[in-house]
Amino acid sequence: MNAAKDTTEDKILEAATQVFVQKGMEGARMQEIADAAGINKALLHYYFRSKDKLFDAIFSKIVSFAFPKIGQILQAELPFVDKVEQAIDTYLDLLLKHPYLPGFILKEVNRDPSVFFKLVMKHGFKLEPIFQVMQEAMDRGELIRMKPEHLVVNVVGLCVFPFAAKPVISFVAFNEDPEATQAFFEERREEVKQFVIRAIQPIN
Amino acid sequence: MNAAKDTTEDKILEAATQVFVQKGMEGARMQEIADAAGINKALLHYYFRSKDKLFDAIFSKIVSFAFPKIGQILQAELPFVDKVEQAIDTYLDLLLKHPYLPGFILKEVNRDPSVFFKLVMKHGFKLEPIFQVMQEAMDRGELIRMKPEHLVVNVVGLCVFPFAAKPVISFVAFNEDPEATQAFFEERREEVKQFVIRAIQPIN
DNA sequence: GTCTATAGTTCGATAGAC
DNA sequence: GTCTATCGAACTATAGAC
Repeated sequence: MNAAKDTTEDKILEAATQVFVQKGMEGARMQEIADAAGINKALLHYYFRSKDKLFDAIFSKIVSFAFPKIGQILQAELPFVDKVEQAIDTYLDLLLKHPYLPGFILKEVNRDPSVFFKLVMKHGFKLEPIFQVMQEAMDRGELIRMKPEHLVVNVVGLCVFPFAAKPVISFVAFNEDPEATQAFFEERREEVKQFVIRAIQPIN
Repeated sequence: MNAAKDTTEDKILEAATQVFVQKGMEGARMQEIADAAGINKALLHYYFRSKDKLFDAIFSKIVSFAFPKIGQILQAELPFVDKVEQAIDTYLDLLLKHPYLPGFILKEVNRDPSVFFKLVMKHGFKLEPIFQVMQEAMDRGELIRMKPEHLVVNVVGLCVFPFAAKPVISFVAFNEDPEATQAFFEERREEVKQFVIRAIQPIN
């Protein structure tokens, strides 16, 4: 996620990202970030005035990274089912590479929604184009009739939830075996696609 | 959730539950809990030796409340589809009454999984009986063939995820209109049931 | 059991030398 | 720009009177 140049500012951003994502805003310590960056606390405050400002910089970077424009996939000239498969693939790729993102983002959004809201407005994320693609697919009979909001929440939930609940799943279902857990998460790529497709395909 | 007797200990437990669930272990302040209980900080330490111990008491209560034995529903003599509907109904009832639980539990489980693990072992939650019911339904042809782990994760995710992501959904999809958001969450009872049933019913 | 007062720590932030 | 040293606020925990 980080193009790691060697300037001090970049080292700080990289270290802060790692610590904030793992511990959250409240759990992270400026000292730990300084250690991870190989510098001292005073220098953190020299580059970013406060812990809040440093966190905002990292959170902004992560949100714009994790909310990419799936819209583009959905605009392509493909059967709707194929678009859904591509969207799920794209998201699960990203999540398998960055499994901590769901837990981190959900935690911070519940702690202080306003920070997230400002970012959404700044970047102009909109659901309407996605809803419209779904509506057209329904009109063409490629998709069962349902509220687009529910379909989006269902698909995102099926992709994202297991990562947010990873410790629970690993312990309860796989006795904390890391390999079995990892295999399960990789299986979900096919599992989620097939589950969603069965749920949304009209019966001929 | 609390049988509110009037003893000081009960007032503490009630106040601590409210503050911990809303702010989390790291965000909660002993002073705030004391204020909410109408007492002072010293008395918190008199009843519970430390913030950690107080938190453990609350977390234990909440986990055993939120992980009820759905096993019983699944053991009943009903078609598998009906069992699934009942299980979803039961869980969404609980979540609609206690919408903060998913965010709280996910946050704390990611912060310190070991506390949760001890509780699971103490209460002896097991998935095997649920898996077995699913396996039998597959053998009878009432359920499409799939790994039981995925079905459980899918159903739980569809129920739980929207609550953990409520601020995001409310803002992005409903412009923070509380009534529209509430209506959406109530619709999910039927939505989730139909979505799951379509996804798991064998094609005749 | 309940209170006031305060000790003891942790941590974000800043002063000031180099 | 980078460091050491330290301040000051916030917070958990305890001492001791009633």
